[in-house]
Amino acid sequence: MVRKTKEDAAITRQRLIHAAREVFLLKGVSRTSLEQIASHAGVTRGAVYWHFKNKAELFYAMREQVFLPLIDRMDDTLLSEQSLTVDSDPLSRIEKSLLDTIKELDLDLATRQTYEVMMSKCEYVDEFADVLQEILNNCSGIVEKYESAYERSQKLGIAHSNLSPKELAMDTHLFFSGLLHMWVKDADGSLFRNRAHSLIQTHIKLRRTSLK
Amino acid sequence: MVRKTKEDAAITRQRLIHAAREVFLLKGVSRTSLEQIASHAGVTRGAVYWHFKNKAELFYAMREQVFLPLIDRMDDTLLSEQSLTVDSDPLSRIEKSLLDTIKELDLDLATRQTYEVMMSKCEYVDEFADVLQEILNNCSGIVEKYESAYERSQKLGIAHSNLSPKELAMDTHLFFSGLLHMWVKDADGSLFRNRAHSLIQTHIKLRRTSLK
DNA sequence: TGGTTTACATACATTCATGTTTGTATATAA
DNA sequence: TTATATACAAACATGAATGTATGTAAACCA
Repeated sequence: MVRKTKEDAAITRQRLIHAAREVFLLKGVSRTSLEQIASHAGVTRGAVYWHFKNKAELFYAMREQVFLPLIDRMDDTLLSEQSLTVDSDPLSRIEKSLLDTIKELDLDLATRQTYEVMMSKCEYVDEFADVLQEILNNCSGIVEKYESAYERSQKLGIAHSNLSPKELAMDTHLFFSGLLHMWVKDADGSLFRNRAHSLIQTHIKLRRTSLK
Repeated sequence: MVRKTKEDAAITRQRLIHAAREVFLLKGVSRTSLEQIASHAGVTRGAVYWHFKNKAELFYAMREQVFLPLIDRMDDTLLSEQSLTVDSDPLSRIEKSLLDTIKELDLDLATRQTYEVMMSKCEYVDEFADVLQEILNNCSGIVEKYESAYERSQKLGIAHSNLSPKELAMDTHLFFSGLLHMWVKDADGSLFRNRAHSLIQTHIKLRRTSLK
């Protein structure tokens, strides 16, 4: 039996992405051969080359599967018109967006593995260099959203008004970016993973005029 | 002419590290062959294998040449007994330590390139995985120093006292860690590199009771 | 001043990943 | 029902990197 139905093929494709993620995590992207990925998915390299042009395209497929939904969710939390919870002041919105991302990492293995691959098992050169630009672009988008949230917070008087919203926004993004990097590096979780919740709350508290 | 004097050999070794750094930056660590490094340094692979066991050892040599002095300098700024400048309150100490690191990146090409290699042109698996643990260890050390500085700041009344020094310290470290990551990724410098100074100042201002 | 190391260069053997090409059974469309 | 496109497997050809082994001229030491 060789030829599969369309759904079977879609499953094979998904299994390849799944396998790629796991082997990437273990061996690093560049040391992972397409043969390893194929056999880990229970197929041969023929299947890989059928579904993807090469390793880079497989990598991008893996990345997008996690990052596109994630960015959407962040946007939702930060921008949605109707208030999501009782306390939906702008600062709480930012806090919730950060906490949600951490929660997603805690709950979803694929997301966690993808982050880890992206942050310490990949070299951003040649065909992979584009990712750096995408990261920067995404950065700008997120910072803008934080910024407008901080502006509103200052107008509402719940955040200190003597610092520029733009820089507050960048400070938040840099904090969170650093947290994610450490989150995946933190082997036993004692340093950062277990404290992530509290660290986010502290970060936001620092900005509140009430300071609590 | 084959055999060189001891000093010549030391020069060759240094040239190899220099060459490795540049090719790593361009091609990524794993895609860089020892042949490329050797020829870029004007020697053959024989020289590489004479001075280093393999690529990993060369990588670690490159890393240590930049990171050991850098850690020392940070410690000096944060801990030195005598006050370095007129305003050497603990918060200014932290600020200076961060600013100095950024200045070093601005001034020294080797440091800059090494950081960039370490943060986006290297896969931390197998022989390179040890670096992750070293990073975590170094992390703990730095955070402890920030922490005691924040403690002193709170006792002096120059920093808000309602947040734990430990978490303030971690917030600072995560901020700076994120900044360094973005610093190297920021292609044209418009997003983060040019603002680094101001971002650091803002980060510290947030902590001051005077808030300015 | 001769023997021994040193600091490499050169040659060799092996392994392994990649991309492409070809083969093939079957789903699917006409 | 048959022709064609699909979803792979299998075979092939190529290239490149690694580690080691060997060669060697000059520095260094006794």
